[in-house]
Amino acid sequence: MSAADPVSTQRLRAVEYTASQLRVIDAALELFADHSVGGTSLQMIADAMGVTKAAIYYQFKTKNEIVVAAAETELSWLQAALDVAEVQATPALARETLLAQIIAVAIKRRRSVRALQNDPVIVRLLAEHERFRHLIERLYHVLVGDDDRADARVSAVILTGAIGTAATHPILLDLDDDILRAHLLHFARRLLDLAAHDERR
Amino acid sequence: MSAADPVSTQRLRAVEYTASQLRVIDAALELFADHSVGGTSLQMIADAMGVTKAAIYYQFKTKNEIVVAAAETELSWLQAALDVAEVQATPALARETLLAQIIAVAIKRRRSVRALQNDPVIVRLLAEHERFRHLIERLYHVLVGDDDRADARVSAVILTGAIGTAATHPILLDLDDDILRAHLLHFARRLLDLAAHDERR
DNA sequence: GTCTATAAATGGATAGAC
DNA sequence: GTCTATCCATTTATAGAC
Repeated sequence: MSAADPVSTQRLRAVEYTASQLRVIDAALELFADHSVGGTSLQMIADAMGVTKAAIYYQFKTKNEIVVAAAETELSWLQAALDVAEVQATPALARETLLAQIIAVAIKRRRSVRALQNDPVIVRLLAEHERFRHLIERLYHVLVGDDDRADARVSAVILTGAIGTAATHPILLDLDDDILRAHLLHFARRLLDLAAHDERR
Repeated sequence: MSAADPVSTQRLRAVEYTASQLRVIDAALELFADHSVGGTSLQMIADAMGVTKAAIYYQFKTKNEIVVAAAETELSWLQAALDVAEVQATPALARETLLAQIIAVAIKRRRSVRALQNDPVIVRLLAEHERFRHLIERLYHVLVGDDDRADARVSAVILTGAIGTAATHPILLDLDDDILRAHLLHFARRLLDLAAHDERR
C-alpha cells in the first residue's frame, strides 16, 4: 500500500451525524470513560443530557449504534492525522507527523483515552468493523512501514499503549499538558530511534 | 521509606479465600477481561461456573465483594514480586528483579491484563482502597526510587502502560510468550537506561 | 423532537427447601 | 453448598400524545 493509495481515503462517517446526535455521542463518550461501555446505561446518558431515554431513541435505534457512533467520532481525528501523515515526502517524516498528532490528541482527550482505548467492548468493535480495522492498519503501517519484524511491531505497540496510559495516569496528573506532551514526544522519538538502531544491526 | 520498611510487609488477603471462593474469582476475572466489570452480571458468572446465582451469593455477599476479591487475587503476584525486589542489595537490582517479574506475569496473564489494568471500575477501586494504593506506591517506589522528577515518573508509567498493552495486542498475537517476553525486557531496559541517562545530564 | 407510559427482560439480592 | 422461587429496581426498547 503506497502512501497515496486511494483506498486510504475511505471515510469514517463522523461528519454525517446531526448536531443532536453529536450531543448524545459527547455525553456517551464521557460516561464510557468513567464507567466503561458495559457500565453505562441509556438512562445515565439521558440524565447527563437532561432529557429522557425516549429522546435518545429518536436519535439512535439501539445502544450499540451509539457505541459505534462514539467510536467513529473518537477516531475521526486519527483518520485526519493519517490523511496528513501519509502524504508526507518520506516515511520518517510521515511517522514524525503522525506521532506528534497522536500525542497531541491523547493529551487533549486525556480524561477518556485510556478507558476507551482498552474497553473490551470497544476493542471488539474495532476488530469487527471493516472501516475500523482498516484505520488501525494504516496507523501501524505509518509507524512501522512494511517492516514485519517483531522488534518494529513491538515498539509500535509499546508506543501506542504507553501514550494512551501515560495521558491519564494519576501519578502524572500534576504535569500540565505542555510538559507531558514534551516528555511523551521525547520518549517516543527515543523509542523509535532504538527500534531503528536494532534494525540496522 | 527504606527497602526493608516493615510497613511494606502489609498483606493482601488473597490467601485467605476458600477454594470455592477462588473458583468464583477465577470465573469472574475471565469475564471481567472479556466484558469489563460493569458488563459482567452475576448470571454470567454463574453460567460460566455451571451453578446458580444463589450459590455465588453464598460465597460473597455482594457483587462488589467479588470485584475486590478479584483485584486482590490478581494483585497478589505483584505483592510477592515486590517482597522479593525490595530486599535486593541495590535499587538497580531491585528494579531489574521487579521488571522481570512484572513482564513475566503480564505475559502469563496475557489474555486479561489489558482490560483489567484499565477498567474504570478497577482503577477506581485501586485508588480508593488503602491496601491497593499502598501496593501501587511500592511499585513506583521501586521503579523510580525517590526521584520525583517528571522524567523518571513518565518513564515508569510508560513502562507499566506499555507492558500491559503489549501483552494482549492483536498485532503481536503471533509472537509466542518467550519471544514477546524477551522483546519487552529488551525495551524496558533500554527505556530505563534512557531515563537514567537523562537524569545524569 | 421530546415527552409519558409501558412492555418485556434482566439486573442484584434474599428466603427457605434439600 | 447448592437449589428453586421470588422481590424489586433497572434495563433496553416501543407506542402514542403533544
